[in-house]
Amino acid sequence: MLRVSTRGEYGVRLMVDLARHRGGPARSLTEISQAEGLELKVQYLEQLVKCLREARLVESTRGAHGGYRLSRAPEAISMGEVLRALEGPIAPMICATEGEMGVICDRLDGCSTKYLWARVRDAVTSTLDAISLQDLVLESDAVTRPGAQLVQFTPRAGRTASAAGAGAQAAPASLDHP
Amino acid sequence: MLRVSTRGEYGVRLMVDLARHRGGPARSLTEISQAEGLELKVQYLEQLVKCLREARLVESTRGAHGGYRLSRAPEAISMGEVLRALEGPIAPMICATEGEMGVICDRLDGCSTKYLWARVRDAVTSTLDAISLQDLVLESDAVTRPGAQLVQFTPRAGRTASAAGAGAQAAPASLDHP
DNA sequence: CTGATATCCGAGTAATCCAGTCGGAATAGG
DNA sequence: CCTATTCCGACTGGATTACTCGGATATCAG
Repeated sequence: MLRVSTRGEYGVRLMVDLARHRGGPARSLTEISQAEGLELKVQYLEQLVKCLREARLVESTRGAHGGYRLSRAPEAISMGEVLRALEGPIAPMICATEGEMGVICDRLDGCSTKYLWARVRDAVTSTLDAISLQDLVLESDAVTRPGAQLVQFTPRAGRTASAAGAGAQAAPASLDHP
Repeated sequence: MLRVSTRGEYGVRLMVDLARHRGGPARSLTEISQAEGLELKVQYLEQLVKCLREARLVESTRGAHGGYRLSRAPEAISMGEVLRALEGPIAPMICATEGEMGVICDRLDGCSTKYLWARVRDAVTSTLDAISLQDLVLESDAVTRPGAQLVQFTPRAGRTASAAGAGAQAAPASLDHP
């Protein structure tokens, strides 16, 4: 349950690739797709990157030797922004859409469940807004570098706008499911 | 994004209804569906409640005057259990399925994104495991009772098994989406 | 025993959404 | 020019969701 679609998966990978090659020449979708093992899906990536561009997360140059770059430093891009751009507002339930609570759901009774979904949504958003693109790059460097140990994420306090508290300190990675 | 299906929605409502009528006679699906505004979907509820029964969250009695009851006190049922029963393990990404991390994903490179999904999953699970069915009932009572103020959820420490820290203290309900 | 009321169960289905394709236009460098 | 690339809308097959249908089984009231 609570799945993220391939848009989210591929889009995040694309952004990580761009962050890795920051500073160099613009990176084409062909290059990205090969580096990320998505050779067959270049045309699909076109769709995804369009959303990222419209959200001002990447910039493009057309024509030969064209491609994409990040429009900001990876430290200044939260994964919340990335995923919202790719998949729309975070809303486990239609009545718990970010910023529109209470507008949509017109149930007369106490609709107790609404608060459940709101809490799930807040848990997700505060987590995503506390992780930057840079965090993912550092993480993968640690994994790739042979013999290196996994580093703990370093969610820096007070990222974008609100969600100041930035709850959710790293829970243990292994949870059993009863 | 990250939607919960109608199985989750209806199933949770069903459980709340059962919790509200705990102590009385067994409650039939017809009664429940009318109380919850799901008149037209009784047959669909049959499917959902089957999962809840198999997960030992409800008990049934057949025949006339039959119906369902909670098999435990509402305080002892976490919403994590309920939703897992209804929708399967919590896994924003296939490679981040609860309890099976690393088994499925066979990417050679550092697959940095895996850790992102794992953190999202942990945020969701620790939130859901910290909210009991009873919490939802209390919440809706507060809403329904005219003039009453909303109460803060009281996530009691150390519910099921691990997830001890139970991060994510209630973030402010209104987050803007850039 | 009979009839009404339930749960129980597997199969079928209509609609929606996802994931990806296709064809082609516009742009830029060589 | 030619080639490489982004850009764009429309289309489509498959998977998933959200149900429906038909009937078997169990229980109680009269």
